[in-house]
Amino acid sequence: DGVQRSQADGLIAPLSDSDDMSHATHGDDHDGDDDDDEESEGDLICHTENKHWQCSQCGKSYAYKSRLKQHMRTHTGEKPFSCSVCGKRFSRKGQVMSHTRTHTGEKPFTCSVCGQSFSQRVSLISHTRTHTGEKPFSCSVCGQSFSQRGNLISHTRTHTGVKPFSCSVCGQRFSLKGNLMSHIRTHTGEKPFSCSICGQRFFRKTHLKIHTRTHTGERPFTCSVCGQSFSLSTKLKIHKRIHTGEKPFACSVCSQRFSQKTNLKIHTRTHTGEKPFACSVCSQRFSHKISLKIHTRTHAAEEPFACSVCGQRFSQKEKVKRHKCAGEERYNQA
DNA sequence: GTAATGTAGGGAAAAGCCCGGG
DNA sequence: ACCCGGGCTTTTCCCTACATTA
Ligand SMILES: [Zn+2]
Ligand SMILES: [Zn+2]
Ligand SMILES: [Zn+2]
Ligand SMILES: [Zn+2]
Ligand SMILES: [Zn+2]
Repeated sequence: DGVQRSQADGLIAPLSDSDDMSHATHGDDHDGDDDDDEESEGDLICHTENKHWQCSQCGKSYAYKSRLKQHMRTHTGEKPFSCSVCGKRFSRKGQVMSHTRTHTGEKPFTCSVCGQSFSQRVSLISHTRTHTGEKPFSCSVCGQSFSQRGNLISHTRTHTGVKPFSCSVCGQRFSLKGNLMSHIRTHTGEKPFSCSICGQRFFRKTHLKIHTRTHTGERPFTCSVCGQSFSLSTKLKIHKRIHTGEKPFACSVCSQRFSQKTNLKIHTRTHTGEKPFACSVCSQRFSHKISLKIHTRTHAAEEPFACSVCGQRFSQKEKVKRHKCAGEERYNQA
C-alpha cells in the first residue's frame, strides 16, 4: 500500500500526444504475445520467496510477471497496440477494442429499463443510476448527491467559488472548461450548425434542434389543462400561469402584477416616462413601439395642410404656422 | 394591457473516452 | 480475456434573459 504514491518519479510520458504515426506500416502489431514470452526485460525482478514481481522504477510488486509487464508500460510509455482505423496507439489490447467501438458505433451494453445502448460498460452503469436515482457521491458541504464523481467535483467549485477557466477575450470566468468553450464561440461568431431548411446558423446544436421545430411544427410539450402545445418546456411553464393565475412579477410603483418579466419591464415605462422610440420624421418620442408605429402612419398619410405661399404640405396646422418660408408674414396676416 | 414566439447564453446532468489495477 | 473504478472531456438538457409580435 505504502508504495502507491511513488509512481510520480521520472515517467512523464514522453511526448505522448502526437508522436506515433512514425510506424507507417498500418497496425499489423503482433498482439498475441501479451504475456508468456520469456527472455529479455532486465527490469523484471522476481522475488521468488514471496512470489512477487517488483518494478525497478517505483517498487510496486505484483504476483504475476504479466501484471508487472503491464505496469511497466506506465513508465516506458510503450504503446504496442494501435487502432487499425485511425492509428491511435494504446498500451493494452483491450483499450484498442474499446476504442474501436468509437469508429464502428457498436454499443454492446444495453439498459434493461429503457433499451438505450452504450459503447462502454461504465457508461451503462452511470446511466442506470438515472433510473434508480442512485447518487453515490455526495457533497461534504451541502449534502447534495450526484450520480457521477466528476460531477461532484465540478459541484464543489460552486462552494469554493473556484473558476479556473477564464475567457481570454472578455475575462469572464467559468468553473467548467466545457462551458468556457461554449462561451468563446459567442465571441468568434462561429456557428457550426445550420438549418437544412432555411440555412439559418446556430452556434449550438441544441439551438438548431429547437429552431427546427419552427419548420416541423413539432410541439412536444402540452398543457394538461387546455391541451395547447408548445415547442419548449419553458413556454409551457409560462403558459400554465394562465391557469394558476400566478403573476410572479410586481411593479414596485403601483403593485400591478404580471406573469412575464418583459411585460413588467414595458409597463414600468408608464411610470418613468421613458420614451425610447423616436419618430425619424418629426423626432416626436413614444414610450411604446406600437404608439410610434401608429404615429408614423400620420406622416405617410396625405398631408392635408398646405402653406398658401410656398405650397409645402403638412400633417398638422401648427406645423404650417411654424415652418420657415418667404411667405411667413403674409400667412400670419391672413 | 395579455399572451405567445424565437434566439441567445450560463450552469450542470448525462454520456463518452482513456487509463490503469486487479 | 474480463471487470471495475478514477479522471477527465464532450454532449445534452434545463433554465432564464431578452426582444419581438399578435
Ligand atoms: Zn481509432
Ligand atoms: Zn435506461
Ligand atoms: Zn468572453
Ligand atoms: Zn430553419
Ligand atoms: Zn406600475
